[in-house]
Amino acid sequence: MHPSTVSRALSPAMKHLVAADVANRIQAAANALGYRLNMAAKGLRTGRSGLIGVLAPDIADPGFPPVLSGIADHLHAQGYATIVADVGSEGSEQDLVDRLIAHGVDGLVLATVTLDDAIVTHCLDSALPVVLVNRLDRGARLPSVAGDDEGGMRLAVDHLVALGHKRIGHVAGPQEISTGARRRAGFEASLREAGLATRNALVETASAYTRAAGREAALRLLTRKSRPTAIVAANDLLALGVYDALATRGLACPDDVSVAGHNDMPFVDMVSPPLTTVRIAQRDMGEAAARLLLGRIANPAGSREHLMLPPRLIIRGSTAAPRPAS
Amino acid sequence: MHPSTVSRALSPAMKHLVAADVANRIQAAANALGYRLNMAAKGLRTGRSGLIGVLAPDIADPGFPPVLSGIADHLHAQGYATIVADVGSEGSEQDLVDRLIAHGVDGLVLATVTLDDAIVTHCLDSALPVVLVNRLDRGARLPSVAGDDEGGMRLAVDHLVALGHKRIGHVAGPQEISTGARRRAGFEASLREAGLATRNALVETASAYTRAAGREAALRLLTRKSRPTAIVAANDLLALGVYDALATRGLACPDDVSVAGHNDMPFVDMVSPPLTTVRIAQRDMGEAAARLLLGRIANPAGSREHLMLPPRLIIRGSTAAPRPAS
DNA sequence: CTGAAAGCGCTAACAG
DNA sequence: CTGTTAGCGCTTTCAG
Repeated sequence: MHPSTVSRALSPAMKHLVAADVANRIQAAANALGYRLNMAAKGLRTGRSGLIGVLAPDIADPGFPPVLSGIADHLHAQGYATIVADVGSEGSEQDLVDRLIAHGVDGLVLATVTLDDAIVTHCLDSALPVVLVNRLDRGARLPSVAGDDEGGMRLAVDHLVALGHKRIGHVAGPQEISTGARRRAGFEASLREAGLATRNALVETASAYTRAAGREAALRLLTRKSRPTAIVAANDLLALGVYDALATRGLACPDDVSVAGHNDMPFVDMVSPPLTTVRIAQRDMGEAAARLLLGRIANPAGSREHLMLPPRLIIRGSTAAPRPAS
Repeated sequence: MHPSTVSRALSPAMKHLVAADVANRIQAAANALGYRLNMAAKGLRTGRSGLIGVLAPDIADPGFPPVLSGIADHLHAQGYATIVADVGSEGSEQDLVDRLIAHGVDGLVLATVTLDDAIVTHCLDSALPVVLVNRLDRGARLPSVAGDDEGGMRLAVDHLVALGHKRIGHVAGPQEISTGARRRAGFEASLREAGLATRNALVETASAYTRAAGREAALRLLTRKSRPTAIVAANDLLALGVYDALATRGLACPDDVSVAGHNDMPFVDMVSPPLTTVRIAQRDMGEAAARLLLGRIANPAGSREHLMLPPRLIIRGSTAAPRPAS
């Protein structure tokens, strides 16, 4: 049998160029022999590898897997395979991207960028379709899917205000990351609107999105002369660190201090007390990012979209009215 | 410049065949132009893609990310990229493997196999280097890295026996998965050795490793005429389901019933009460699997190794001595 | 030590 | 509708 005919018969797009019975016989033979297209050879010829690269901040961070799952499932359904690269281990982000490009990826999902990340320019230069997920770059130069960070903080702050809290503190995330900066901005705007803004804002910044860093920042917050009656953390990991800080200070949650988190990551409903938090639909976020990327691949000149997913407040046991005596 | 010379200069293995100054000039030029090898073309020629496939049961399952992280980091350090495929979504496992093979993967890590999985034969037939991680196949036909499931259960049961428990129940995992079957076997052997085996064993099997299935199984266990004073679950997710079941029955942990889990997945130290569990070093497991796979790739005829990682008991607040009255 | 030539498996452009 | 031809970017004999 002749190679081109086989190629045509096996390609859905070119199948119409081949006699139906011949096509069927080829299909049958292919199945019988367990024949599989060599994607590398195909890619070499067509310039499309069927591979998508995903850069993750840390696969083991409990917030990321749902996003990855959303990305991978959607891409997989469209016939793509995903290469995941974890930035955690040493080696520059640039290098990772270059390695991915060397493997011929048709597009990239970046879940790692900082606000002024050099990688953005690098990607723009490479002319590769790229979308950002969860985190944004300052200039909005790349298409993105993220949660409404400011709106989410408003939800949390308004909830605490409604409970009667007047001294509300914030454990902010790293300010070089959009989620950290935007959630802090949202926190401050909400306080201002509630008429609760003060000269020395009750804000402490954590150096990383980790439980340990959250504990440190919360400890600083708790030594302020006017101690907050409620703390809203920039994410759930930080909020768990706040729990740790309260424990070491002998303070009870929510009796002494209410705590709210952000993300509704898995199992925060099982901690004690169950964490009040702002849910963002992480799986949907991943799926939307995949969809956006596929759109860019199909039409690289298309408009640069920025999707924002609506947050939702999940009230649990870690927030309550402040003590009357307080 | 001449392609072959460039190829030689850029390949560490062939560099010695080229004049040092020429090699350096080529390196410099390559860096300046931002030249990157096309892995697809290289793979086509050499038969090695630099890609490794990883089959995951469910990326979003909190137990898996640490394993994946261990695998990916180690492989990455050796110059490989990892394609992860999630079996969760529809589409047969065979199909996934075939797709991975179509992409030319140099090896496969399977974290999904059941005891009598057809995929094992399929992989054996394909002559592709494959290693199993966490779960084993019945015939031990593929090399593997897993925890010592029986030893882990012994640790948990002995701990409860030492506390004075006499009626110890088990929420078993799915019996078609090695972890489910072997942990159950370990549980029963340990009870027998402690002289606590009874006619109708206090064992209920969960249909899946989920919190909901754990709850159902625990509920069945709690309606037995002689209710257990302690329950050891086949994994932490199941143990959280046991917590749910106790809550719906109005029973307190550990006052009424002690609970032990397995795996020490992230944040089980934060639930209430903090879960006593058996820790398995999941990151190490992933790393060992990667190392084993690399060994198979280098020497496919090498001996079929089966690594077993030692478990460690982590005692927290969910286990205590039984009530004297009980 | 370096150049020339062939080919990995596939597809696309061009005949027939 | 099908066969022929060429070539994607690389490596690897084989000659010089």
